[in-house]
Amino acid sequence: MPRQIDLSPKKLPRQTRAVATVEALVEAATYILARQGLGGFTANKVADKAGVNIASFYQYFPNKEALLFHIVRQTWERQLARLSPILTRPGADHAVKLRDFIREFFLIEAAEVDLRRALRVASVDLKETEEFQALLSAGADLTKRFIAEAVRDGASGDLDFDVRFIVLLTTSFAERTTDGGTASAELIRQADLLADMLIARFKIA
Amino acid sequence: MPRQIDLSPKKLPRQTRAVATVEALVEAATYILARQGLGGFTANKVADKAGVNIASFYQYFPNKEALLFHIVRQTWERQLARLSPILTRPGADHAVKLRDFIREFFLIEAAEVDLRRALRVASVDLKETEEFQALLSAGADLTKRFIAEAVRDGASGDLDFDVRFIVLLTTSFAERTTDGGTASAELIRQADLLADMLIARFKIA
Amino acid sequence: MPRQIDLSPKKLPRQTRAVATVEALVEAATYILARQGLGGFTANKVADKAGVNIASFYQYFPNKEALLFHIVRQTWERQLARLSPILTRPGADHAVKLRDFIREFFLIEAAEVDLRRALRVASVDLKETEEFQALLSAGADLTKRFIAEAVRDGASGDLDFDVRFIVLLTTSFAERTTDGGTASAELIRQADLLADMLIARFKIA
Amino acid sequence: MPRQIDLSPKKLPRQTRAVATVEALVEAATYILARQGLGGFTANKVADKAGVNIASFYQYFPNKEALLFHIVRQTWERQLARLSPILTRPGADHAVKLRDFIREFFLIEAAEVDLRRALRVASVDLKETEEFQALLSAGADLTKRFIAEAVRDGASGDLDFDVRFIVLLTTSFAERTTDGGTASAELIRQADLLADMLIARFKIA
DNA sequence: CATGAATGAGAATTCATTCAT
DNA sequence: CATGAATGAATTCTCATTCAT
Repeated sequence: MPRQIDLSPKKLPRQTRAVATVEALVEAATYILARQGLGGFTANKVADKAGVNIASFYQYFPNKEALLFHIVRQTWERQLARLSPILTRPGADHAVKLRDFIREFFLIEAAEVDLRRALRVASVDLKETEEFQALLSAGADLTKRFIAEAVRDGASGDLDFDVRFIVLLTTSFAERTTDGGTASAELIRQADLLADMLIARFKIA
Repeated sequence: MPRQIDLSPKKLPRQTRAVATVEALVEAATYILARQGLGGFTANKVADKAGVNIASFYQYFPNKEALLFHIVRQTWERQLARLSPILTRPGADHAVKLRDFIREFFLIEAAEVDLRRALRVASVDLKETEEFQALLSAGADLTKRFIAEAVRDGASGDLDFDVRFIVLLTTSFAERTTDGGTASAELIRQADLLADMLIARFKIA
Repeated sequence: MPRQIDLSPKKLPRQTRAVATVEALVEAATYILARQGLGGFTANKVADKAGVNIASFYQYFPNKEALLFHIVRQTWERQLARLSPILTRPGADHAVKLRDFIREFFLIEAAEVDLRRALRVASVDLKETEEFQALLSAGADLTKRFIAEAVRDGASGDLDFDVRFIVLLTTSFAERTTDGGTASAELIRQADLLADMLIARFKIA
Repeated sequence: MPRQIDLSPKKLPRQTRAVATVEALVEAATYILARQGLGGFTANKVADKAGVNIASFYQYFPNKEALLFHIVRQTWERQLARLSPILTRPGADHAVKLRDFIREFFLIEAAEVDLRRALRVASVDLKETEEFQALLSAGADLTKRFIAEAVRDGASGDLDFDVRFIVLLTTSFAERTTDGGTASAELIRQADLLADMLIARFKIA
């Protein structure tokens, strides 16, 4: 079993031509991950689809996990960029913000279901790497602080437990419900119901 | 990618020897899935570990997916066997039954985390097959009826929606929280909190 | 760099067909080593030349080093089989035996020059493995005892040093002189001259 | 297999910058050959280590064998430079000169064992080329004349044979004994013993 | 001159599966 | 029935070398 995998890119593309190559690789990889899942994600297929030579693949990524990680990072950063405004929006209207957050979260997950499903499977292996941990921590902290803030007043005594519970409940539900191709109307309804329950339970104002 | 895969066992073992062979295969497969995940699950490795010839493998299973499905079915049936008593227990103490159900569900998931994680990943591909759908429907129906019963009185008007929501929320949370190796005390606490929230929200008595 | 390589055969051929396969592989490997040296020795080329599928190669050898080692062992054992009679022949005619030994040694080396040259290069990498050490030690011990016996009386005081010196001198010269395709008459003449020098210097009777 | 390889440098470095490039390549190559042997000697790795672009490599050497040969030549020339003084030193004290020569030879070999081992392996392929033959002949002639001179009086009749024998014996032993990392004290002892034997046998005064 | 970029060919190894006995 | 044997097709990754700028 591969324990320590090098996930850092090998060589940065300097010329425009090279940037295009790397982009083609990333795009092809994203496409394949979404259509065929992690099982169909092989270096050769990606290079083929991208229309570049397999050796070029290995000029920019030391192995296929590195490309995978590149996409995970990219996806995660885009997601964070969309959620950050809500998470950091000033104001004490925690209930509103929580509702907004959950909705947005659901919509993001729903937007690229297939890709995200594949990435989730991939993360099982990535989870052990330092790089992955580091990647998550930034966003995770932000989210936890956001929830902690909202919950503070009505917390059941063990704030940490509550925060963990809420984050887990929200994210796991979001992943699973989008997974089934739930219609967007239903999705919003679920998001709101979940928000309501949390607001009620934790007396979020 | 394999669209239509034959998941039905090829030949039923008639002699005791044959039964033993199949059992050895299933056990080896389970072991490998739990330790090495779906990635390590190859027909040859399974046969090797089971101590039977690879050709024997293909005597009882038309392909490796069939064995995978066999294990999924087995796991699912065992799970149902443990949950059924609760799901079908007579009585109108819905709140108690729901709490019991969620606890039990969490504990089942927690008991074989590694195996179940692998099976979940495997299910991504299986999901599209008729066999898999059929397999789920029996237990799913039972569960849905159980929830429907519990919720009936305090439902928000759209019973179906509520049931879907509750089932999804419970199962997704169970999967995710056990995934991290959460301690069993915390697990129970989470189960109870979730039950409380549902009971409160849906006025379950 | 490959540190720990598994040199043990993977599966023993049971049926005649399989024995033939393994033999074909060994023969092809020997052929390639002799003609193209270690550089041309690739698993694919060997399998190709042997007329067997590359996968069959890996049924019997876990990697190409294992096949290499198989040939090294085979060669070494054949060599030992030819030298043993001289090394263990009873009698106190040390001078005669030494002369015979050196001659025979030269002739063996000369017989398969190309193969042996390749194997010598290969041994550079093998040298670090336990298996290789073990393989050598048997024959090396025998030889050292033989030399020690011959030298005993006229030794210069440091028997160990003398033995090491003689073994090294004899074997290194044998390797190098055969390497150039020296004619067999010249070879014998060299062997005898070397023997004479040793006999004179170490007063071997 | 490459029969006819072009070993001549492609372009002579004219500018200082270019000289530095070539030097960096040679140094990197030497380093790699010594640490990783011929197996690790790849054009890309050498260029990388040298900090120059791979294309620059091919500006000065038509192929990697040419660089290899460049190093062989360099090493050989340095070696000759160290031995020449002894080989050409005037005087009839052949015994002393022979002893000095063998000692020096052993020490040279011992000084760069790893590199020389790699070069020896490389030479197997180079051996067939004219360039290599030409390279050797100069020094070989010198050495042969030196030995011939020393042996002249006590020769056994066939001077050529004796010279070939002595050269072969000395060089092969030197290569092999240094190969094992023999301590320098032992090395000198071996050199002296060898010299003694030759002096005695060939009545060198 | 030197660098960035690209690639055809091939190497090692694995996998799912079939067939003859 | 079960086993030994075999294999086509992938898969990961490397290497020597060329070309455009």
